[in-house]
Amino acid sequence: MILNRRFHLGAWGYTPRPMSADPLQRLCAAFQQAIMLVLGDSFAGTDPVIRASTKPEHGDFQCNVAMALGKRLDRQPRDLAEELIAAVDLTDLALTPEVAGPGFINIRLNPEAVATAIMDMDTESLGVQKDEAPGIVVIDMCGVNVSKQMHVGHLRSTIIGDAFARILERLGHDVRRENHLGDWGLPIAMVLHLIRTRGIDPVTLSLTDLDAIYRDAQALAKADHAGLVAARAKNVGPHRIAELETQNEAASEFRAAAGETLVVLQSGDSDLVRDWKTLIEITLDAMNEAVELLGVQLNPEDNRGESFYREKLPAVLEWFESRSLCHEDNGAMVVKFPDRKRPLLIRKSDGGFLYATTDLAAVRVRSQETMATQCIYVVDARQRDHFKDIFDAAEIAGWDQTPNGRHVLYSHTGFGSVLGPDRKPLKTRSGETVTLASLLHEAITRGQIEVRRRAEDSNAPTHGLSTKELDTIGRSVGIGAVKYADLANDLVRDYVFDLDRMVAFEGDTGPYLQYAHARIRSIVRKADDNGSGATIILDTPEERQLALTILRWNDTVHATAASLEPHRIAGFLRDLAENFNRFYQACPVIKTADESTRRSRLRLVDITGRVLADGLNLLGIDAPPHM
RNA sequence: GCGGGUGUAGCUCAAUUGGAUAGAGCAUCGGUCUACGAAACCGAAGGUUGCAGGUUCGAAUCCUGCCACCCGCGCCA
Repeated sequence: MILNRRFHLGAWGYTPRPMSADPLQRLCAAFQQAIMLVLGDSFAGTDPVIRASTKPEHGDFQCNVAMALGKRLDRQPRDLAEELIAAVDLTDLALTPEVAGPGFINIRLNPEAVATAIMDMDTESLGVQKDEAPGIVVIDMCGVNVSKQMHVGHLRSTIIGDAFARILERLGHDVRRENHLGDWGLPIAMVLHLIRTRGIDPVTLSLTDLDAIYRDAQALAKADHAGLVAARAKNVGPHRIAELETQNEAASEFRAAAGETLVVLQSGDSDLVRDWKTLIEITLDAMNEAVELLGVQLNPEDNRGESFYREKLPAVLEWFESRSLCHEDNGAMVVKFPDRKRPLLIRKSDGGFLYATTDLAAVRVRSQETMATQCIYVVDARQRDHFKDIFDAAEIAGWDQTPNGRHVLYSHTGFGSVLGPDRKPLKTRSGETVTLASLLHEAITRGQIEVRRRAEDSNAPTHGLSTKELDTIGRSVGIGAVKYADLANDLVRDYVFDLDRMVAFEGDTGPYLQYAHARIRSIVRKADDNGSGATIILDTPEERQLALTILRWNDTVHATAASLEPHRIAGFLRDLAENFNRFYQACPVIKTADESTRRSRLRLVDITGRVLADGLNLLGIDAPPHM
């Protein structure tokens, strides 16, 4: 199951489609044509390796294909580059390219071509093309467990999943968000059992109470086998051993009783089912609060818990068993893989099912009934091995294809852990739980304080707004800061949870982007003109650089969707805001006397603002018009 | 022990997936507003990309071997 981390530009040249405005695509097509002219048709489909230049003095784009081809054909790369330049048709698009270094082809676009490309993408879609073969995408996100408090780990799964959903929807896919709720199994039964024995009415409980009961239940069920063995070996004395034996006995009794509760629940006992549903409601109420604060699009119908798959488990086993895809091993049923020792258990020796069985049932429903062509699991990185096993087992079972024959792409975007200041995973135990809701409230409060403070300045554009308006902005700023801090770096990495840095408002932050956007809206508002229909003229380096950055938007969205790395969009937006700020510093807009320059800049500014807002929206971050 | 991940400036992170002189932000120092919004901009300083080899025109990126930290590894979810 190889994740397609690369966005293949090469495919574009051969699909007949309307000529794209995107200079990158036009360059790719032109150089592919040139490669065929110089080297023959057998080189059709060669990726011309066109990249945006890292340094402006090298031009706008570079083509790096000559070095690779030179090596393959045992030819001088520079000679090959010269031949490609002679063959390539860049009429109306670029100046004659130049060869540099070992065989780089440096390309500088015509100023008119850049301006035209910008004007062409001035549409509702902002130049972002839909995927050619859209499909149904299931995103497994959030992953709340019933009776457990949401903590910062859920923040990641929720906002990363939400970003994927927004991005893939933008490209035309039918996205189904799924909150794979942990609402079944022994842990839940233990909580129910403990509530019963303590004589508590679940309706009276808050999630905080429930979370405490959950931890109590976990502790009660935990038998210290290792401790007992060690104690016996060391001969620590009869009292200690007896104590441990009692503890172990109590633990197994507790588990047994919880197991019975599970059986009763499973049989549909109305009282128990009512209590179970109450626990789910309490959990979901708290979750909805956090989801609402985050502005994440996750609706009640997106909750599909493990209990949903529960009666589908025997059929999963049956599928594997009847096709001899699993074997019995020490009484358990396991799926084996040719390339590794570790098997996947899908049935316990006592006949019970496991976590993996539920995941396989979900895979089956998603691929065979929902007909998803892509399933994304936004679950933390510790479950890498688990999902590798699940995906490989799915392939063995034949669930890597939908019933109508489309390939199903499974990917696990295992994100890193959120660590505490001690660099240890920030976990919910040890009493000092940082709940997600408290973190979000804190972020919002800080955002609101900051916005109010700045509004006191009589020169501030927010001066005079009502407290209510200011607080709405403050909320967007606080939440935007938290989301950006998370989404702006590569998600495989662990990160240290630092609220001060997360809700910083200066430098490389969410509010930096929001601020650039607010400035843009302010310009357009003051001019009372968005430059609509104006001819764009790119005379200054700042205007040109800003325009070239804007043109990367389509490619950035597609590359992000293909790699499932939201930080690419974050990085693009930072570049865009930076280039806008430089432009803003150097190029007056409203104050410009020349009417055509003024309107050209207004249009450029307006497009910049819309791309910025579009990108922020794909990351789930608000773009307030004032702040 | 086996498998996986990470290692880049004092700190937090990038690097368009093998491209040109490794870039940002914090923090430090120094400049820009009687304001198209200073939540900004410009500049200075800061690097043996964990270590050692190898592959080639070219390596933070690929290969080999070490080191450090983290995670996972049959009947929990």
